[in-house]
Amino acid sequence: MIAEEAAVLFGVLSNADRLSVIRALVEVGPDGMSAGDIARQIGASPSRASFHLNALSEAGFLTKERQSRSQNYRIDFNKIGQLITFLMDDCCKGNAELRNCCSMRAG
Amino acid sequence: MIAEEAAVLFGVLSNADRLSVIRALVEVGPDGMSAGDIARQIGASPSRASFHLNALSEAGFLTKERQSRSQNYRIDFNKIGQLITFLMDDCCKGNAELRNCCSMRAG
DNA sequence: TACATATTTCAAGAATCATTGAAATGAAAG
DNA sequence: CTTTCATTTCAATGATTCTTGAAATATGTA
Repeated sequence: MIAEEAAVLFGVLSNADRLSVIRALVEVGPDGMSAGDIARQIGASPSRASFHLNALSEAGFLTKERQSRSQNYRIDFNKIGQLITFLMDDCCKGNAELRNCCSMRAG
Repeated sequence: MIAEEAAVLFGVLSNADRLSVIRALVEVGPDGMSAGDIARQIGASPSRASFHLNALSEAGFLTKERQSRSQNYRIDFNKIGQLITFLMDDCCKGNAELRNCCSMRAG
């Protein structure tokens, strides 16, 4: 991943509402959650939630699928993994101190 | 780390100039680099570089120390480590797919 | 078709962030 | 103490992002 792309992804994560969305979708697991339920859970209006859900799924952190009247959003761990890899390998060249912080603890 | 704090740190990383600074300081190693050399290396004016260096060191990604007429900046891996931990553990609850992406490869 | 539910889109305004170049500050040398 | 070098600060401007509420779209039901 190039730095410019990583910068955009970090920008998407630089918002507490959006981190709350990610957290909520991680907790609910693979079934995912509707836009409305997400909005209620993070305490945001429908349009505000939609704005942030759009940013997250455009960036590839979420997938969405229509289910009847609702949109069902699910977490996709891939982009987060790519970002962590960027930080560790590209940005910090595999620095040992950094590898220790996230390796196999409680595995 | 709480989500609001992580959001601020992601905001600091959401800029290509600042990622270039981090990269340059990782490459130069523990000796660090002066503000002027950093500015030249990333292709930014002194005031622009100073603006970004300030954001990075305020956030804790860098340390600085005056050396004669120059300011010497060094990378501090700690905050990046905390951020990765936030992503892995707090945000994503230690998801296995995510742990694999950054554990012990090429260690 | 009419109506209700779920979500997105849009425009306006507020807030935040980045860039520029000039001026100010700090530190060393003549 | 003046000059030079290195960096930061500042004000102005431009650009981007966020929020709000209303309107529009999409889907399902009577």
